[in-house]
This record gives sequence, C-alpha cells and structure tokens, in this order.
Amino acid sequence: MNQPQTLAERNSPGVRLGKNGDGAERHEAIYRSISDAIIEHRLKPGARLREDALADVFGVSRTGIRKILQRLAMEQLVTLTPRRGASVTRPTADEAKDVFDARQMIECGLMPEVARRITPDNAAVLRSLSAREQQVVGDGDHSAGIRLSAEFHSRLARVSGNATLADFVERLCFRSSLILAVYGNPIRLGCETHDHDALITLLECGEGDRAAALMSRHLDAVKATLSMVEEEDETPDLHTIFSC
Amino acid sequence: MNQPQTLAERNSPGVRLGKNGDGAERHEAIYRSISDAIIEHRLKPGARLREDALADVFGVSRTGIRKILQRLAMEQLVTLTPRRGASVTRPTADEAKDVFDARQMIECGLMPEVARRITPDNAAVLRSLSAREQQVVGDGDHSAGIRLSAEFHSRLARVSGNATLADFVERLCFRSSLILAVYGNPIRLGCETHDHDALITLLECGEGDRAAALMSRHLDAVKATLSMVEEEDETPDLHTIFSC
DNA sequence: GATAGATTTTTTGTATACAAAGTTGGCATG
DNA sequence: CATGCCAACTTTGTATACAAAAAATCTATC
Repeated sequence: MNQPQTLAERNSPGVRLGKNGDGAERHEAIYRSISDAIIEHRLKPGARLREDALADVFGVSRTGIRKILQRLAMEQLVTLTPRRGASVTRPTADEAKDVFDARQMIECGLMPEVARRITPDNAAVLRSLSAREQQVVGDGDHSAGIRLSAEFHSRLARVSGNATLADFVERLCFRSSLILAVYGNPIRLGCETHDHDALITLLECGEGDRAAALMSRHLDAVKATLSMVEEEDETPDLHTIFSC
Repeated sequence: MNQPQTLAERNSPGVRLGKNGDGAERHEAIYRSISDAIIEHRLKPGARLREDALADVFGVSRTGIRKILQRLAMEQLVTLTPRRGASVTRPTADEAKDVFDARQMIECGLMPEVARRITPDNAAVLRSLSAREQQVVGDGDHSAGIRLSAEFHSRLARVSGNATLADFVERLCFRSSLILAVYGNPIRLGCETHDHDALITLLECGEGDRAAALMSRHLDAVKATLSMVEEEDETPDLHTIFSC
C-alpha cells in the first residue's frame, strides 16, 4: 500500500495533479490506507501517528493529513489529544461493551427489514464475502478476516435501505475491529463464520425474526471470545507493575 | 481581524475564552454557534457558508473555519460540495424517513435501560428541560423549542449509560431539527410536549416497556406533523415551475 | 550523586500566500 | 437580437512558514 505513487511523486518536484486527478480521490485513498491499516491491526492501538511522518509517506503536505486524521478521529479510530497529536485509539472495556450493545440493538433490529428487502443479487454478494472470509481465516490471515467480517455486517445492514443506520453499523463494525484487535483471542477467532451463511439463508426465506435471533446469538458469540482484561493505562502502568 | 471575537462571544455566553483564548475552546464555541444557528433555523437549509465570511465574522482564519465546517459536514448539518464550498444541508424526504426510523429503533430500544438507570437527579434535569420547552413554545419561540426538544431527547438517551448510542441519538436529534425546519408545520408544532413529562413519569416508575411504547407514539406524532412535500431540487425546479 | 531548572529539539496549531477551478459579466459574431 | 466564447473576479484547495507548547536532554547546584 505504501510503495507506488509515493516515491514517484516525491521525486517529481513539479507535481502535475491534473493527470492523476484531483486531490479528493487521493485523499480518499490515503484515508482508506490508514483506515485499513488500523482495522487490520497493522497499526496497533496506541501507535502514534505523527503528521510529518504520514505527510512524508504519502507525499502530501500536513494539511491534507490533518484533515484525514480529523475524520478518523470523528469515527473514533484515532484519538486526537490537544497538543500531543494523533494515535490509534485503544478502546476501553466500557467502550467495547457500548459498541457491542449498540450493534446488538441496531443490527438485530434491522433484520426484519433486511429480510423483506433482500434480493438474490444481495445474497450472492454477501455469500461471496462470507466465502472469502472463511478462506482467509482458513489461511490464518486474521487481519483480513476481521476486515471482511466487518464488511459483511456493514453490507448486510445496507440492504435494509436505511442509509443512516447502515452508516452507524459500518462505524460500529470498524470500531469492533479495533476492539477485537485489543481484546480478541486469535485462537477462537473465526469459528462463527458459518453463522453468516446461515443468516443469509434465513433472510432469503423471509425469516426476519429468526435472523434477528441468530444475529443476537452471533454477536453474543463474538463477545464471548473477548478477554475483557483492561490493558495498562500508560502512567499508572509502571507503578502497578513495579510496586509488587 | 477587524472586530475580533465580538460575535463569537455574543453568541456563546458563558464560555470563558480567557485572554490567551485557548484555541480549542474557542473553536468549540464557534462550532456551537454555527451548529445552534443551523438547528434553530436562523441559517436556513441551502444557505451558503463562505469560509471567508465566517472567518471574518468569528475573527479566526479560514483554517479553523474549514475544520469546523468539516466536522459539521460529518454530522450532516452542512454539505460540502467539492469546489463549491459549504451550505446548510437540505434533507431529502428519504433522509427524513431514515432519520425518524432510526430514532424510533434506537430511542425506543433504549427506554428499558433508561428506566433501570434513571435517578431523581436525572429526572429533575429532564423535567426542567421539558418545562423550559413548554414555556418557550408558549411564547411562540419555535426555534428555541426545537432545540430544547432535541436536547431533551439527547439527554434522555444519555441516561442509558451507553455513550455510543447516546451520541447517535444526539446526532439524529440535530438532523431532526433540520428536518423539522424544512418539513415542519409551525402551527402543529409543540403540541406533543406533554409527552415528555409523561415519559419521565413512566421511566421513574420503572415502566421501561410502556415508556418505549409512548416514545414510539411520540415520534409517530412528530412524524405526522411533517408535510412531506419534497422541495425543489435546483435545476429540474425551473422546468417544473415554468413549464405549466 | 541526585534533583531542579533551563535550553534545545521535536511536534502541533494557526495564518497566510499562491494556485486551480468555478462563476459571472461582457463582447463579438452570426 | 440572440448565442457562444473569453476574460475578470471570486472562492475553494493546498502547501509552506512561523509561532507556541510539550518532551527530552543537559547542566549546575545542593
């Protein structure tokens, strides 16, 4: 993700952006790069994101990076501390609970409408997503699995036709990825991927309520894999560790 | 530059900027000023928000204004069109439906937990908010009424203890204010304020399910006051108007 | 030898300057 | 007289420069 256009642009001083297209798409691409890196756990919670470094890597100035960082902060993927810069957010146990409770309410609540609106096309896309997820998990690529699972849930919600709630679900799924990265148990991860297929089948049969019940159990199962041990909190950390 | 922070201070009383004027709080105050103006319908949907003008009015440079505008855009209170700048968003009928459906799902779903957690303190704050709302509506100040109603719902959701869902509800309430500003019927507005009091009473008695039912009816009532006539969409507008 | 203060260095916050694109008005031509 | 093109003016997009604050390092004194 970090190689191709970066060096090319850095090496050419008079950057002609007419060819590459306007900066908006470029910014979107950079946003996606960072977002993906966070969701896939290549950037770990707590990692500092210095503006200069990012500007350097992506070959844009700090102005653009700041904008992207601000957006990521609003989606709670990074935290912006006033004079200390940006870092990948480390979700607290409370936040994790809130996020999964929210998902349970919204995603389950959406199932009846999804059942009403799902089309063979939607189902096919979702099944292929689920298949890809099972494949990469089978290959041991947990990062890709986490992201594909998030994408599955997000797209499923979008079938409901309610863009606002689908956006919420998408954001919650991104945050869930982060939570899994912190509290997740790699061993037990991915044993619930078959739920996704069962979910699609139920929805295609118009069984919205049973789909909601399954979704609820599914999210419970994911929650159950989390080991909710609150990690260290920077400063008190040292005291707790070295005082005993 | 010319008249620094005069309007900013007038519009946001109680915020202490201090002499050094911690920039963060100042930006927050400006954000609130613009946000309030939009929610209270002093800035009407479609109104253009030129960066220079705002920078001038609030006595900061365009940099800060852009940041605020971007945040407002993410909350869907303003729309940012690529080389055309910012304007107050004009919600479509579809968006309005989505927003109210979302509110119905989330706010109603939250009621049982709110009933479990509400304290006399919470109830008192909410009651005073409701009283203020009834008062200003009685005085004919619809703008303040809309904003106080939004604040009531937002705070009510926050009692649930789920910060994530409360944030969602807050955003939905802000957008609702905008929707009411476009599709609302001033005459029928505010006849449901008594629902708020009844809601608190039910919640204090621990009647979460009945509170959820009332909330559902309440939101239905608000929806019913909307006249869902899709307003003009710029270009086709002229054709439709002048072709007959 | 340790601690507190001061200095240096790094990093963010803000403003301004410059470039590109859009909009508007005027001018010329059919 | 209308229509299409061109030019100026306006407004946003981006980078850079400068200032302020926090972190780190060094020094001096107790």
